[in-house]
Amino acid sequence: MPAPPPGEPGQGSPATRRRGEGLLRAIYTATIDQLAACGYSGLTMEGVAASAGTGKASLYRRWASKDDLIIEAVNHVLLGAADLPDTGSVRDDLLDLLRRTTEVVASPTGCAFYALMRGNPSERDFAMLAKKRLMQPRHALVLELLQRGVERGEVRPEAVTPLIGHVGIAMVSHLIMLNDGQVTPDDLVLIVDDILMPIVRVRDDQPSKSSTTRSLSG
Amino acid sequence: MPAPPPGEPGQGSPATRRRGEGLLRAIYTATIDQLAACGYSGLTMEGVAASAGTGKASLYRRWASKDDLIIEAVNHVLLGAADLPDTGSVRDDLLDLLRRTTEVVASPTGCAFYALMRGNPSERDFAMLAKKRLMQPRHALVLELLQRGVERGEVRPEAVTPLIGHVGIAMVSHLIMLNDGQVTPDDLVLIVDDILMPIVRVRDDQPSKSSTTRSLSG
DNA sequence: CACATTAGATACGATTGAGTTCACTACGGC
DNA sequence: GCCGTAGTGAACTCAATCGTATCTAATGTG
Repeated sequence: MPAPPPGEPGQGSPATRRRGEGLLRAIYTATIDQLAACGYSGLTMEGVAASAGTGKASLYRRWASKDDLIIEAVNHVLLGAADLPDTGSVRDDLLDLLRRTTEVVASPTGCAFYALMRGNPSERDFAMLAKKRLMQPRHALVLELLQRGVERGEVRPEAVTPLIGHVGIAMVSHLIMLNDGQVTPDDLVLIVDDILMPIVRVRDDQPSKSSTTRSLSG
Repeated sequence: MPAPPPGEPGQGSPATRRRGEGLLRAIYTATIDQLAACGYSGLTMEGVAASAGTGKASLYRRWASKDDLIIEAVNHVLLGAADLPDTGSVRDDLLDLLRRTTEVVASPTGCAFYALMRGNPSERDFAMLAKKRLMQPRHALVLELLQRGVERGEVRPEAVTPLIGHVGIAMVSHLIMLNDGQVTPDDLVLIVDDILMPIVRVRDDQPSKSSTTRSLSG
């Protein structure tokens, strides 16, 4: 139950109802929590209303359906900032970015977004929205970070690919799934040092063409 | 609706009901399909019965609850074979294994298992069971394959880690999620050649200690 | 063929949730 | 303080589902 906002100064009577923005925020949060807890199929208007500490009538006054509510909640819920780190080294940038990405992915909001992205084809619109808000900005940051590494001579130009841009977050979400929502700081260091850096960094044996990669493993 | 089995020879009257094993198989399949379609929360006994073309009474005759049914279905549903490929090169072994893993992960059964693994803490027992049947055998195969590559001099010994063993399947499941269930053969080749091989293969600049990895990226 | 068992269809009472309505009252602005 | 609006709680009808029970008939075995 959210704490009621303080009453007017000098009036001594605290307000007992939320109104407007405060209630909206509680409803969005409740929607995300329900999505994280039981996915799209399991989310009910009753559950959202109960979790938000309000009544169904307040939901239906604003949204005609569960779908409308979800779309708006996904659009408006707060996500962590998506900024490009600048530590001076690609390794440390990747680590910093991966930490921040992990915080978001491991949060209830992250869980809710993943639930939408993994839904079945009838839930495609939600999936696209979740990808647009959660995945695309962070993916773009990784590629930008790698490109900057290329310009610094730290990263192979051939490593700046959409696929390689997904490795970090793929590993994090996989570990979260396998380890009951837990990823340790050590895990992140290992992902960067043992997986990402071997892939992206300029090598001493670096030829300029990726076709040589195949003949080496031939 | 499953095709009815042929009638007795010479009798001309096809059977209209399944019995025993045939019905069990249909129920397991229906359970997995429902899990894949609407997750644990959304799965109903009515839905499973309808999908299996049977009645609820046949379900309740065998299982006291939805949970009991799910546990048994997860235990008994067929998964693709988990065999160690032997193509003569680590690269081709990884590709072969990744193809087979992808077939399973992208199937309705794979979807159902992932739905269970990503459920909330109250569904932990299901998650553990799904990990045990789907993830562990395939993870073990990757490590075994990498270890064999070490013995052949193709793979760095430091690359045979639990974390690196997860990279392939993490990437595949991530792409499936992002691309509406689709992963192309080209994607798999890129995962092997651009991600897995750079991580695992013996390098021309190969020192024997992994601590040098960090100072190179420092 | 006779018989025991199982499958399938249906109905039932209870519960949950969707969507709606209503009465009361809290709240903010004037 | 007055008034219009929004929030709250409860009740309502309808649909879906749960778990149970019953009946008919399909099926396999001796």
